[in-house]
Amino acid sequence: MSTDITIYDIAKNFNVSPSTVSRALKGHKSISKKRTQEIQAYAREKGFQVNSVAAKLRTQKTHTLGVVVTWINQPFFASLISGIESVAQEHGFHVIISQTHDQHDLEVQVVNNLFNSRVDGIIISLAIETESFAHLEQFKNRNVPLVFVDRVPSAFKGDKVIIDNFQSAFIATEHLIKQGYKRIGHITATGKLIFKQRLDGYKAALNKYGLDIDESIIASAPSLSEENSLAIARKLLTQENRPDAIFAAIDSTAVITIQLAKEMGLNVPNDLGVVGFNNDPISSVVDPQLTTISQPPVLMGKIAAEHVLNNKEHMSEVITLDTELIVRGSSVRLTEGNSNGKDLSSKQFSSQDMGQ
Amino acid sequence: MSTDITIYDIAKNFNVSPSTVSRALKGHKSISKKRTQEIQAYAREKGFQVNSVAAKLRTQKTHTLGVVVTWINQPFFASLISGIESVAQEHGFHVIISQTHDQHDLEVQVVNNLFNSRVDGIIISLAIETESFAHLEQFKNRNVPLVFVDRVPSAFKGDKVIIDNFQSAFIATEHLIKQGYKRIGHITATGKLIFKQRLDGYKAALNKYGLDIDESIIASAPSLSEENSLAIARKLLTQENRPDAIFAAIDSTAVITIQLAKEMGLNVPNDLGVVGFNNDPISSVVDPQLTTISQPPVLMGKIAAEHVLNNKEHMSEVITLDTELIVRGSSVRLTEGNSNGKDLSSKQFSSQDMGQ
DNA sequence: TTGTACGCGTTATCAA
DNA sequence: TTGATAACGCGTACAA
Repeated sequence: MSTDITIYDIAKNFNVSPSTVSRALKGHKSISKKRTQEIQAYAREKGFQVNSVAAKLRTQKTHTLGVVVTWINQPFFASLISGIESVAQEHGFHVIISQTHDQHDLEVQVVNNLFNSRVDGIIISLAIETESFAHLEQFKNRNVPLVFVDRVPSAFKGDKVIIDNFQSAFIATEHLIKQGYKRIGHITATGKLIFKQRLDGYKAALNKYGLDIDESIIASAPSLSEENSLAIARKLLTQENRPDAIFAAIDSTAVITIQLAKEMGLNVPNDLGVVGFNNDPISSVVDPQLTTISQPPVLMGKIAAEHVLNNKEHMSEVITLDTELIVRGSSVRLTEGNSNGKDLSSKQFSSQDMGQ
Repeated sequence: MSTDITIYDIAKNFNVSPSTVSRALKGHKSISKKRTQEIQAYAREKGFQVNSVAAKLRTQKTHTLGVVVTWINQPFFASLISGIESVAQEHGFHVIISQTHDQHDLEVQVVNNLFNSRVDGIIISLAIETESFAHLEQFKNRNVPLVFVDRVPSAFKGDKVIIDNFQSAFIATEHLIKQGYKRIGHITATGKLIFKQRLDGYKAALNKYGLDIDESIIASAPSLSEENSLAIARKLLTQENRPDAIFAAIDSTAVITIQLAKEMGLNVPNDLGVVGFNNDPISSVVDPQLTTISQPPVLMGKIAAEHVLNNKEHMSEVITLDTELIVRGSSVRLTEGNSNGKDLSSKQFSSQDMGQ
């Protein structure tokens, strides 16, 4: 059915060889001006389009980037991908995206498929921590640039674009402490390194300021789904000696916590301070607005993409991007003259400023 | 550098021909059990992976879908893509995504690139309404399935997966009318068909119930960015004879309207009713929660993908998915005994139920 | 059950 | 400045 025109057809028309056409079409300087113009005009007229599959096979370059994330429809990943795609497009690269749905076996499968498709680079946020990296090692062997983003492996060497989760969580918790909260709980997810790091940062802040670490107000679930978050928040807020503040490892959980607290008749931030993590759109919509850690997902994507595209061989690099604490109403107790947390203009403290 | 193993290497090892290896690797029944097992075992051991670029050139099938949207990091599109990717993955297809940033020339460029890459299907949400469809027609000519989603062309024949924007807007507006709002304004964007349809639905509802169409409370901007939305909302709410309700063409604008109204000391929903469109995550986070039209982006993506993959030749089909009016606090005036709009359990009315 | 031979469409090398 | 030829790696009709 396909009546696609090829360089052979064009060659025939001009009684020249296909190689001449190929060269003329890409403006090779060895072809005469006249021929080049003729051929290009004819090609345009006939609607010629190169078959890039053939070119890919011949040149062994696909000009394609593979991106692997858990879920595309999470604000953080959507923005990450958007950043990647923008940069890729500028460089004439395609972006293939794959979701792992947080399942390791799916990750292995999609990664292998990307490998077979000969992507020229791959950017990945891991599904789950694992010890098996065979599916990733093949890229190293073939010298295909591989960059980890966000959820990176601790036991695998390679380029990484990350934020300092420990330090960010430390700053978030410290903020609550300085606001006068005494009994600060934490809600997090189990089994993933970034959450472990946030937990550690939280604990370190408590330690530094001489507050007890009370495991009864630290709660976690395998995933912070809406249901799990709500269940955990309810457990924490209804227990006997409830926390007076919550640091949640992701914004959606923090928002659910705020909503539950309000429903229970608690005033946020007076009865309960809340801090989240991510600076998702919902964080500036909830009432009171949510204090949170902002990380720059679009920028992370752009940097990761730049890094893949300008790959320096044989060196691995860890790029740590700054985060910022964005202080909003959910964590600043109301005093006289400060009638309303909503209008608090956001103050920002970056992890950089903290001299880490 | 690439020391990839090919079917030739394997063939040499067993002193058989490459075709035997090719067949054995895909379990072709004409190859003896013994050979097949030997070869597969050896291939696995040596880490053989087919070069799908070569296979693509040979078979003229890329098993790749192209997806073109304006911005990946908009909740609607992120979810749409997520749905597409899930279905594609099940069918062993890759998904290449491209953003147009709402620019027609970029759309033409990325679409042409996808064409050159010989995608086996394409799903697109148009950048802007245009009369030039040359970049899309080439797919038709080559018999590549093409499905429009969300923002579809009025003047181009082809498969479309859409919602009924007119009817949905009608229902949204009618809801406000039935809640007793008398002076209902509308905020929308210019130049895109879906927004035109929503505007028309809004007007039709006013007409049906004998309310005046007052252009002074209908406002629009080329794009509903945060700044534009805020400026428009402010203009509407501060003018002399301000509306007592706003139907906004997208949720983010509705949310900004609610926030502005609260800031101005207006009570939502008592002084101002607000209805949005999309059911983005923010709509159930804002206080009071936002009444809105829910469209199913993940489902739209899945259906579009299924449709591309099971393409019936030479027929074009328009699939209209149901939407639902999700009634929340922002549009239901408080009465005694209904102390708080937030706890209103969502009532849903689908566009299907309305017998359209 | 296996092998031969060719083609997919392009680009690169070498020679003219 | 141009042409002939090979090669990228695989899949498949046809033959054996």
